[in-house]
Amino acid sequence: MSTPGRLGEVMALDRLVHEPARLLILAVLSGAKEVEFGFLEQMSGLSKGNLSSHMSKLEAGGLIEVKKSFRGKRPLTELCITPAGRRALAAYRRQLAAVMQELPDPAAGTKRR
Amino acid sequence: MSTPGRLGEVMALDRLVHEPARLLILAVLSGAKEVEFGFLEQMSGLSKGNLSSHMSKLEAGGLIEVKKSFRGKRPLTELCITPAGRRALAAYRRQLAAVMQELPDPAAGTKRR
DNA sequence: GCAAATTAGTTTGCAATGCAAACTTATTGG
DNA sequence: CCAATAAGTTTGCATTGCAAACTAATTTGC
Repeated sequence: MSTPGRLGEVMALDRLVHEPARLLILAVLSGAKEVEFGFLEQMSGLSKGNLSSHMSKLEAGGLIEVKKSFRGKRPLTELCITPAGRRALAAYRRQLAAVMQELPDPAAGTKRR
Repeated sequence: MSTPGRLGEVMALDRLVHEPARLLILAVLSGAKEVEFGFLEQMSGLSKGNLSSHMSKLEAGGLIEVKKSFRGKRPLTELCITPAGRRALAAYRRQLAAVMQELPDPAAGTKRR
């Protein structure tokens, strides 16, 4: 038999979304029309390097769109979530929610003992 | 500046728990006193190899306890979650719940409340 | 006016990870 | 006795995430 009930959903989680750094990026993007690279860098605490590479993966997966332009004479990178990105995030959220219902109540055992 | 509000919690997720296969294992263990290796294998759909290595990591991290014995003449491996394991799982659940509150409502756009 | 520092990122190098396949070691069936 | 099964463990490898190094343009200091 395969995995049981909703718990089994955990194995189907989208690894592209599941990575904490990328989940954070997607979450921030989902709440704004467009976000600047530098803003995300501050927001996330990620180094430019890590942010850049996670950004590239999300872009490669079609979950975000990256626009490069200039502000004055300096380069400016802006990110925005795509419809596919929103769907992926929503699906991820649903799966996690399903899993969490099966997880033990966080309050249980807290005041035991 | 650090990450904002509850969203930033995502970066503090316990990677040992965050891995889907291990989360599944912990979730199953949390609902039973003791679980046999073979049962988990069926339950999770993981190969014996993967299960074995995830098991070892959880054990190394002190989140589960592994007892080896014999049933009749065959080896029998049983797993059970430790108090630390329960705490880790509860903490993980809390952090995720906090993050999910900030995530966009999956129903948004589908139907207004 | 040109060397140094800053801005805005990308690329590289590496250690750690997850997964599948191969490998034990013991037991049972023909 | 030989093959097959059971119950796991170990190995090999391709992928990852992260930090550090690098690039390239711009602005500042002297």
